[in-house]
Amino acid sequence: MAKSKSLPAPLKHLLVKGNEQLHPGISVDCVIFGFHDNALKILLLNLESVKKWSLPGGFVLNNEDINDAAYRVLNLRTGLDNIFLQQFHVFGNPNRSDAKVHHLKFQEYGVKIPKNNWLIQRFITVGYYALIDFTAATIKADSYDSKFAWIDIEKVENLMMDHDYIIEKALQTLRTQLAYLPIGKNLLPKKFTMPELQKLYEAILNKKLDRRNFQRKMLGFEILNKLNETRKGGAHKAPFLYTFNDKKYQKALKEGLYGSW
Amino acid sequence: MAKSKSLPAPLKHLLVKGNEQLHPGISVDCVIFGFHDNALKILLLNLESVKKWSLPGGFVLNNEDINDAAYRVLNLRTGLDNIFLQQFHVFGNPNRSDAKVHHLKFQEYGVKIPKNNWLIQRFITVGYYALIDFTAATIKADSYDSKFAWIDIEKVENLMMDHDYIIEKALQTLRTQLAYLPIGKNLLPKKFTMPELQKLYEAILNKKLDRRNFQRKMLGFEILNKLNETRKGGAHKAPFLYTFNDKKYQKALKEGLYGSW
DNA sequence: ACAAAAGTGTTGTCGATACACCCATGG
DNA sequence: CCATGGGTGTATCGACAACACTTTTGT
Repeated sequence: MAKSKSLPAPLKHLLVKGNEQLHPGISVDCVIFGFHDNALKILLLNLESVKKWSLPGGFVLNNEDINDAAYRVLNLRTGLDNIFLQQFHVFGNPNRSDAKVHHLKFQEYGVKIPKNNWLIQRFITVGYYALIDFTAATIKADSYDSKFAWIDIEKVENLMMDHDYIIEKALQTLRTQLAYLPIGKNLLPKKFTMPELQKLYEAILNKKLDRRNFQRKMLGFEILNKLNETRKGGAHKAPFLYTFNDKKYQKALKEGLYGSW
Repeated sequence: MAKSKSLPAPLKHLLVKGNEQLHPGISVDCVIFGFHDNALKILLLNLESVKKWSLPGGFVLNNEDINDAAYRVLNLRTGLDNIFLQQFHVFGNPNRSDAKVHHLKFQEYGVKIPKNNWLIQRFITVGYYALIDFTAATIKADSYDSKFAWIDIEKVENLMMDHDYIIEKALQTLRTQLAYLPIGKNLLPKKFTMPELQKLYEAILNKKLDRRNFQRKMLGFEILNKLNETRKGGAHKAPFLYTFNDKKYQKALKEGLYGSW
């Protein structure tokens, strides 16, 4: 096989220094949700060498909190800060890792990964999910993957390794949390209308909701500020704009939207 | 320092073979809840060398699913099978590990752990919680710890490393899940009375509940079989006995007790 | 007979649902 | 001026909390 290109530094580094600088056998994967065209989407990267889509993920630095590692991945990919990011499950099936992914990648450069190399061991991964503003993010791919895309939640399929399953679990968690956590702050622009917020909920739940009851319920949570502006543009009454009340939103994130028992 | 005792085989094995046979840098810790004397208790082990209580935990075998590892720990300690066991959080603070724990333990045998040994690296741990029948369990300690105890949830404090925090998180999760998952099957004997079940809920929530409303709500879930027997013994009307309806209980575990949105 | 605690019933409140009606906007 | 969709109001239902009354058991 001909060496078409020379191995990029980050890849080489991963291979020879990963062992020293990264926590062994553990990774993080981020399910990054965005909202656009009234549809819930997920940020995916394309590994050309494997011809499959995958979740943005990464490794944990030796002296780094695992939550910070996930945050670093999120920030690296989207450029965004101050984002709701939550751990939701650990994926620890011994067969979930697929060394072929790495072998194929390095083969592109004519490099063979040494047997027993750190990278091709079994990895246990921790799943995180984030909700971000589609429009605010500037997505970056890197040396491992070259393309990215926002893929409609309905159309996600045939991902790398167990990433389909990871997304399924993330969605489940998101839907459950929707019932008791405030959602929307990072998914929507600063100002938004009630119908826009409702569309978001409908996309997440994959279900139509009653317009009037939705509004009442939402207002009942008391996490919104109603503005004295409206969004004109449609052939209909202009809806009011809202922002989230940051203080109350944060409080609700901590304490939940109801008191329960 | 005098060598008082010789190093037990399992400890030696851990030191010299752990590297090969266990997944690096990751562990599991189990918060095992039991119910006795109307109080919720947690199974703790005592590390004499450190003079602190700690959660039962363990490592992940090379070819073992991480959930199975947790299950193995649970089974090893309690002898129980078929127990509800759930992952609830990953603890990945880089400073959570405390090599001193291991150093002190091996010092008992006059053994010094080699620098860079597998065991004294940083560990990320996955927290699991389980609910078991206090009376059915036969607790075993092992070569690392010598004593165990069921400690009342109110009195748990000053544990090893971040184990206080792990328990706090476990309790939080348990309380939340109580609202939408059936609980009790493993914590109570096969047959139980409604007041007994209520006491369990009260212990978990740390809160008095109304006897009559509790019964109605519980029966409404339709996961109980009412038996034609009563439990005599008190100077009062004998309460009926119930068992859980296994089929419906399992179904509720999967689907939750309500439909939500 | 009496205390203690279980079983059963009733009522009021509140939130969720399902609608009816009115209002602004653009074409 | 009318279609479209947003804003507001209201009736009904069911879940839940609070509390009254009856029943059974041991002493």
